[in-house]
Amino acid sequence: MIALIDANSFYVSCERVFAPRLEGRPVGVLSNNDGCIVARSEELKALGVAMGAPRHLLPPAIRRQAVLLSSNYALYGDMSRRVNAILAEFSPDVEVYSIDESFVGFGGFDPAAVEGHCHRLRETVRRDTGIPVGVGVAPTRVLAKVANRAAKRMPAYEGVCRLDAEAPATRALLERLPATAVWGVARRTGERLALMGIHTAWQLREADPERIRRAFSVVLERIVWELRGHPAIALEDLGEARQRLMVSRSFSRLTGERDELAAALRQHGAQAAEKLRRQGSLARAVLVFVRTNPFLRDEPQYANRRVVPLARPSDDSREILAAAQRGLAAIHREGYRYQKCGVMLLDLVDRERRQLSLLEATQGEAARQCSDRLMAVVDRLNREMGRDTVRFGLPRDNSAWRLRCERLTSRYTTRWDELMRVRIG
DNA sequence: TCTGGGGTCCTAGGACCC
DNA sequence: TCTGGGGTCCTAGGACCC
Repeated sequence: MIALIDANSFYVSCERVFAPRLEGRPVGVLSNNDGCIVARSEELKALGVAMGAPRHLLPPAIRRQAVLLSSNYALYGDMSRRVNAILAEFSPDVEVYSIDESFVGFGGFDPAAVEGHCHRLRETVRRDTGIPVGVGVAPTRVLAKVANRAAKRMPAYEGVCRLDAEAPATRALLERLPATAVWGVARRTGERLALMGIHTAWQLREADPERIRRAFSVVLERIVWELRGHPAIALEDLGEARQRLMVSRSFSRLTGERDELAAALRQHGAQAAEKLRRQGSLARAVLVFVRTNPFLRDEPQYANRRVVPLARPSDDSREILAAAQRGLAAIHREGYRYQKCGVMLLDLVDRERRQLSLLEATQGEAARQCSDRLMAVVDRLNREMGRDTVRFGLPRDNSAWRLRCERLTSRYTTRWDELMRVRIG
């Protein structure tokens, strides 16, 4: 059996742990630059506010009633680690799927005891972190997702729902569930399924897997098997290295200045390189992209990207930033007001398994060791003394890449100096 | 004035090779 | 007038997830 543990309105729940007066009120958390709603309390959902709704398009009445907060990723990331540390006490097999969701394997556990175990897990998370979670237990991940949804929506389950593949209760649930509520089936696929007469999760489960694969893909075929209780989606290794890595941001205001794009790309590139070193990989290529704001129909539009190969697989910020600047030079055009840019590191390879070219083996080794030591020092200083203690190139005041975050709460769990600060009123 | 930032996997189609 | 067949690799783009 596998359990999916999913926090309820995770970002909002984190905020409420440290501001209990937000309980019972409509609360939303905004994306970077305070742009869109990315987390909603039940009260905010009840007001009809959609996920991803742009803040500036919300009706004034809702903006008056609701508490809308800037996103505080330092806080959410730390709370997420705390939740996962508790999960690890309940099973050796924890796979972190996202900041607010983890799969927990109960292979080898007494099946009859799993539900009780999950209730204790849920209560412990709530008691020790303050975060409410729902638990869905089933033989496959797709069914665990279904179970989790039921656990959250149907009070009778008290937060823990177990679904066995062949149980009548499972069938009843799947017959009432729209196909598009199944994990991995979204609008496009749902529209095509409807043309085949498949509207519910149960109908999808009963469809011929062969036919589904031909009409769609192996991805959807696996979902059919999973709905039937046959595992078809594997548990990935915990902490497996990413295959690509991106850092990008919208500007807090549009900018046409090449220097501002260059400064933003230095910032993003340096952060991407740091992530790369943290996961122990090397990149073989750097992709740079820029674009204008596609929502502004009256503005001239431009979007472009460029892949710049690196001379050798590298995790050296200087080489990555140099490549990013070459990419920018190739795609920057005058006469546009840019809204966003970013750096993606591609073709990542494991640092320990790097292949040395003959040239590197003879000439480059000393330089490489020097680079490794320098980067290690940069990372340590930034880790211990705070981000941006060491950075590449001069910062600018009032840079467009600086985020707007006007309703930011304190980093309660990671900064002593912010613990007692009260900022939201 | 203001519309996020990451990721994954799969498929189709072109380039290239023999 | 005539112009194979099959394989691999790579990239772009679609669709989906949180």
